[in-house]
Amino acid sequence: MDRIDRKLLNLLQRDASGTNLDMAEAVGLSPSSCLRRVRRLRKTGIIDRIVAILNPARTGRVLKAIVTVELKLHGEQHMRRFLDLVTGEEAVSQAYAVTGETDVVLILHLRDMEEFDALCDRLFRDRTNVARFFTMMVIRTAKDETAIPL
Amino acid sequence: MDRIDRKLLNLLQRDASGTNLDMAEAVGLSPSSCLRRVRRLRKTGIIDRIVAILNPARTGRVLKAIVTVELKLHGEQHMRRFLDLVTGEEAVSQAYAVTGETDVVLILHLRDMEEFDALCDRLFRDRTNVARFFTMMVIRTAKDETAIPL
DNA sequence: GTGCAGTATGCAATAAAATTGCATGGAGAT
DNA sequence: ATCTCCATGCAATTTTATTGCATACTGCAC
Repeated sequence: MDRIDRKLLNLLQRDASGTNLDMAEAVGLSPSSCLRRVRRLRKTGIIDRIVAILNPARTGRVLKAIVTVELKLHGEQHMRRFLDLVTGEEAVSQAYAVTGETDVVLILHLRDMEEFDALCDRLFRDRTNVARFFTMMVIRTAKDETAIPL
Repeated sequence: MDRIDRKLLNLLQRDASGTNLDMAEAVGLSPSSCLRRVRRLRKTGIIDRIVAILNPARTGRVLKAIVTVELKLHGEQHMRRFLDLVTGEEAVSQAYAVTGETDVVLILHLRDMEEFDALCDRLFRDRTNVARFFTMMVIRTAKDETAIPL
């Protein structure tokens, strides 16, 4: 993990659509060396995957919401059951068990309020374990970064 | 935007490292047609970008935190100033202005608590506009998905 | 300093993939 | 039915990825 690896990772985190030739030139290596480094970074798991990031608004998911959830029962099995439940929902893009006043934080990508309503029914009102939940609708996304600084 | 485009987008959201030939076969098109579709999806902005997703733990950012922030002054210029401030911080991966009890929600990727401490100093205690903030440390990440369902 | 082992590098040949022009075929409009 | 527009597949061409191999480098023991 030297300077060149970091440079490669930074490039790939911003744009992984270029050719290996371009990248080799960008970091000052031959194409073969560059390729071998990238392969190593992938094999060792530092690079988890290479994916397309879609524009959420262009996919019809125009609403984002952040929801904090307080559970009634806090045992490990109850927590896991609830997390399994939310994880199965496609509108839930992130789900975290957290410290603090609440137990779980969700980030939702929604088509409309109707979808939110239906989701709340499934997650929070059914026979589940939810004491309270607070919804924060996202007004403005100031930053939404997939890259992790090195 | 037909069935094949959706199939392509789903594939690319999971793994954009394969060759165009593979994808063409996966969706049942010739390589040239497949390539033209993917280019169109990129050009029209449905595909925002193609990036490498790193394993956060492997990069040394082993802690995640979610922070809710209440501002003292809620005017547009104050909100914008605060959002500009947090956006400039590399540990802040997501920043949202939201409805509800709080004004801003941040998601942080941290190396250690020392970094968190320093960040709090810069964002919340300086001459800024913060009334209160609540920190939720992430205990477990149940879901962290870049793909948006179509 | 010297020698060694393990690793990274560049080069060049080869294999694979991307890209393009072009002719064909299909869907919808008139 | 005919026309237009756009997507498709094919095949030729260009570009890129991949591999073997010889060399250079790095860290380390002596």
